[in-house]
Amino acid sequence: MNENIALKAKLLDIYRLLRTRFGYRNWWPGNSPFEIVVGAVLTQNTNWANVEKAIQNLNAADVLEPARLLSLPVDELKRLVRPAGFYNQKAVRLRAVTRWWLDCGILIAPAKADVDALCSDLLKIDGIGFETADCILLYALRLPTFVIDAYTRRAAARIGITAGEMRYEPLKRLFERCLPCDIDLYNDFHAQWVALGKTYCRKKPLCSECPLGGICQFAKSKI
DNA sequence: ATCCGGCAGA
DNA sequence: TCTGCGGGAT
Repeated sequence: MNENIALKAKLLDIYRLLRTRFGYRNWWPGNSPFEIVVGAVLTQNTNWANVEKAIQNLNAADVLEPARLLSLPVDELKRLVRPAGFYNQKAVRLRAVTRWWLDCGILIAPAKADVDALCSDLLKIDGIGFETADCILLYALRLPTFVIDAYTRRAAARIGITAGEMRYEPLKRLFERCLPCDIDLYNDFHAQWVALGKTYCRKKPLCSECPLGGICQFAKSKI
């Protein structure tokens, strides 16, 4: 209980420090909710620059819309998303999640949807795991769920928030318990973790420049 | 060479 | 837990 309060304060402190360093991240890039869904699949273990090339291809082919994407032969879809890598699986995954998107009728009343129920539906789709599901829920549907990724787990462990790298769901629930349920905070905090992981808290960390140097166990242990 | 805003199957 | 998937940028 006491520890929980300290953790709450520490998390908000971390967010403040990251936000000061990186600025508001304005996530998720994309011109429509459906484009965000597509990007969430395409970016699986893939550099965002390559995802943008694939999305450009889809735009140029005028299939960045659910019905038109589904009307495209799967081999043609594979060709378009090729720059994003894993294109054989991703083309299939895009079709599956697009079918879900059309079936769900979610666009009408996303605010009323039950987040955990929707998440369960998404997880049934082959190729949609925890992170992709949460990205779709948070960034495309603007529903309150905290997205975890490899950067977040690594940084949280190094900072000393967690003892070692936690699994996806426990870490997600920890953040959701310790932070105010605020969609905009969830949105930007995840983006800040990514910025931290790409810039400082890499595999080979750059602790000397890190904005969290003052509160990070790992940084302190190196002095 | 290495790494990427994961996931599924074994 | 380990491995295949994969093009593209550094």
